[in-house]
Amino acid sequence: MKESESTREKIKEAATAVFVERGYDGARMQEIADRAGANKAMIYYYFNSKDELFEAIFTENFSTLFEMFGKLFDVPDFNPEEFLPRLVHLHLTFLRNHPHLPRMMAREIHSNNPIVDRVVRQLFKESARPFLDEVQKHIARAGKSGLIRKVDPVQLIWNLIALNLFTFFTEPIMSVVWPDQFADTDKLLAERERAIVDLLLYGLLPR
Amino acid sequence: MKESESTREKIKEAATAVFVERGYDGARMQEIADRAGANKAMIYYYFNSKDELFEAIFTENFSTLFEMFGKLFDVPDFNPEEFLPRLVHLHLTFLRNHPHLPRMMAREIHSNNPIVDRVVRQLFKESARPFLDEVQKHIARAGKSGLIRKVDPVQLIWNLIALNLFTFFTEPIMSVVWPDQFADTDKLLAERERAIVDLLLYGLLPR
DNA sequence: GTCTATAACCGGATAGAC
DNA sequence: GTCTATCCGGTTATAGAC
Repeated sequence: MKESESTREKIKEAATAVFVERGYDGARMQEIADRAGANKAMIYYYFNSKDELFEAIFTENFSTLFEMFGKLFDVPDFNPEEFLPRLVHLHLTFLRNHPHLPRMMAREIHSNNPIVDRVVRQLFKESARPFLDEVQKHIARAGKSGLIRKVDPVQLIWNLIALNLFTFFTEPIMSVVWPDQFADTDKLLAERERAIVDLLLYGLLPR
Repeated sequence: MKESESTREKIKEAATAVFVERGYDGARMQEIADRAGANKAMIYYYFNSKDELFEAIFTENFSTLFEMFGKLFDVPDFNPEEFLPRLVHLHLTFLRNHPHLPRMMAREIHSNNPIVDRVVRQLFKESARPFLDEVQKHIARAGKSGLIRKVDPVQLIWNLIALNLFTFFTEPIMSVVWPDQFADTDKLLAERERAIVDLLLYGLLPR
């Protein structure tokens, strides 16, 4: 019983790594088994097919992503000079600590894989829709009260996510273009954070 | 001779579509042949393997992307109030007219496919490095002369590309989150363009 | 729960006729 | 240049012993 749980976990860990590295189509059940220190039959014993294994992995990982968004935007106080730097910092830190998430997302998002489509829709409906509406209201109110300039809330949220996520999404290309920037990840993210917060605050606070 | 060129072209077109839809690993030579109205043997007659076919397609498509970047940033006049709106408009329009490029990029960029790595490195060295250095100097000069605030040129370029590219990169997720926004692409891109230019100009012009 | 062996199929690649 | 038939290795999945 103890041993079995451990095998199941090892398979999940190995599968996550392999799906991230090779994508759904490139992933090989044999490689997952090898990395888990098990054999293929065990994978089919715990999960029933490659599809079901992928769905389990994908759902689990994207749950964390959507939960994070909940925490990120869930702030009672909307004072922009405190909220925006905090949000950018939390988002970048989270992405840095879960580097496989943006990678997996980038790979599978355009794959037309029905599993991906279904999971994204469901997770979104369950855990993102309500608070996203809240955030939009917050931003709209902040605009009316003069805390920030009046901007389209949806566009602002897009800009926020775009600026934060982009570094991780395009790391392989950017690390070719500016290799020295990627030599020191700490420094890179610190500079990225500063630049993003700078642009946002300067671009949003009323003059 | 005439017919042969046409077959080659048809294969290339079909291959582009299939590689975009399914990714390198998911693409099937049979499907490419079918869509080209040819048979598998013809693909191997013109291209010698799946790898070489992919390299041809990938190189061709990414050449256009890198050429576009050259045009985008190649402006003698750096007056930000004219340059920035123009750049955002050209970039978004280009991406809109070549929707397969960001999709292919998102899919293959994290694949560790040596072909991708090689092509990106080469194209970058050939056509991007020189003018990117130029742009950085332009931005630095604009900062010193007071045309814009003093910002890190590399970070500004990242922000520019991030804001523009993100809409296309994450369309499948965003269209789930805000389906009404994606009902009318023209309107969506017009609003996106306005929001990006607004943030950039307000965030960059000196007070 | 774990493992070996193997079925059943698929996909890239080629031979060879026309 | 074009097409059919086929090879062959690899991949998902299962049967069945322990």
